[in-house]
Amino acid sequence: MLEIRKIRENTEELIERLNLRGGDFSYLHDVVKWDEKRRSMLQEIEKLKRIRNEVSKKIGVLKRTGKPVSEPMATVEKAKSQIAVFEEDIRRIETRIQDALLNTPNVPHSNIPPGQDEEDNRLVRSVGEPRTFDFEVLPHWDIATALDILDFERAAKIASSRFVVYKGDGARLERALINFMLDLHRDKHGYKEILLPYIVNYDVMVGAGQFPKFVDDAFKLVDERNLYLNPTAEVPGINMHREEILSADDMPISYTAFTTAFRQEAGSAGRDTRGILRQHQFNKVELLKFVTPETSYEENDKMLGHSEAVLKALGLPYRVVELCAGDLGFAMAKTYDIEVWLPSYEGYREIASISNAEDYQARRANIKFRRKRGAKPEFVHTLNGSGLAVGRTLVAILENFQNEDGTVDVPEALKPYMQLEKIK
RNA sequence: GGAGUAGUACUCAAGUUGGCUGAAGAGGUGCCCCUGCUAAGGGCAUAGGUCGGGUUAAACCGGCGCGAGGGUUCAAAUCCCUCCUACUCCGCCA
Repeated sequence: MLEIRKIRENTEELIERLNLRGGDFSYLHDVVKWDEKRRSMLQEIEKLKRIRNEVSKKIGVLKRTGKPVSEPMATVEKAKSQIAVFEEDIRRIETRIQDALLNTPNVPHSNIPPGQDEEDNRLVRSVGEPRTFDFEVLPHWDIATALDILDFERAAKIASSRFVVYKGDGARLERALINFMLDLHRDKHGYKEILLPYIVNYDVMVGAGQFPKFVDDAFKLVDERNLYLNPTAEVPGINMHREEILSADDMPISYTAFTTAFRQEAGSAGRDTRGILRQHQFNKVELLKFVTPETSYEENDKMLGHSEAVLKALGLPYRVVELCAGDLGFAMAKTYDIEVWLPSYEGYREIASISNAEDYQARRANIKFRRKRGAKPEFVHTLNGSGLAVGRTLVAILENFQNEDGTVDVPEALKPYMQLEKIK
């Protein structure tokens, strides 16, 4: 959430930068006007409440001494009825301001590339050479079906389309990847491993920036408690510390979490219908950090390195792009995507996303920190990154390490976890 | 699912015939004294958070605030309602 005070002070500049996302954010002018109105009404209300409090106190004293109280009681009565009128008005205007702010995305960082969609993303670097094949490469769903390690038909029977059953070495490869990634981030990169609930409540979705705007993307439970299936570990993860004031001594706080993510993929009908690139349910190892504002971009770059380390260890060719303003997620000020080379696709596909939300999520979830004892609390910056999307990593392994005879080599780093040289 | 108890500040905890308690007390924490050092002892300090006003910045003023949200009342931590959480017992269960 954006800070109303900042909007008030830099209205034009903020609108200009937000407009880079595509869209018209000039309604923030109205929000500023509503806020002015709100503050002047608030002052009236507070004046009246002060009268009410003071006179009420006096009534107590008068009563104890047996003096008449009908006159001061009339004063309070009058103040109260005025308060009620003002409060009705202020509630209405506060709702309007709140709605506008909750539906306004984060301001893109000043040096990110302009542009509308992924075409305008900026290439940061490419790492690793795509392998050349002297046979015809197969897409991962053909490889996996032939090896009988992924089963789409039975998954559809059990649930619906966009689900998959992993079998045999396929299931083992998924599990190996999860363990490998968690171990790497814990042992080499200093993250604390956490295992989170798969179900989250409405407020948590608001805190992470999913709601209210993207309710349709989530799976809602039929339950009077207003619960949803976790769409990504970022949501429960960032909310680990909601309504908390952290100590600067404990920061940065770094978590790595394996979760299963659930998404409606409502706007993606017809896209990536074959294979497991886009599923309603998928596994992901996530990286999360709570950092002080002045270190957040440095920490964000480190996190990018931690994600890249997974691909490097597995020997998968990839590239890093910096998202342009138009391609940026709702809550994020800056995002790097890591795209892995997929031979069947003859191109790079997203496998990880590493973002800095600055204080946007911290405001929504009310996560603060104190620099030292007695210091005024400030909002933290929150970072999140994939480390990596597990299903898509499995896809990349199947496709990049496929052999002409239909077998798939197990990457060196996974051999201890798979205890297997080759999937055949 | 049934029955019950509780939720006050960093922690523990007083406060329920509504007003003089924004909140006793203890611990903790910080600073100082004492002691050769440590321990023990003594002194002082320490009510946060948030919203609004105010200030160059503070100071300062006010609203809210005793799990959350409503209500009763001139006035609520104290009375009423709903919800959340924790704990205990029973039932069920991986």
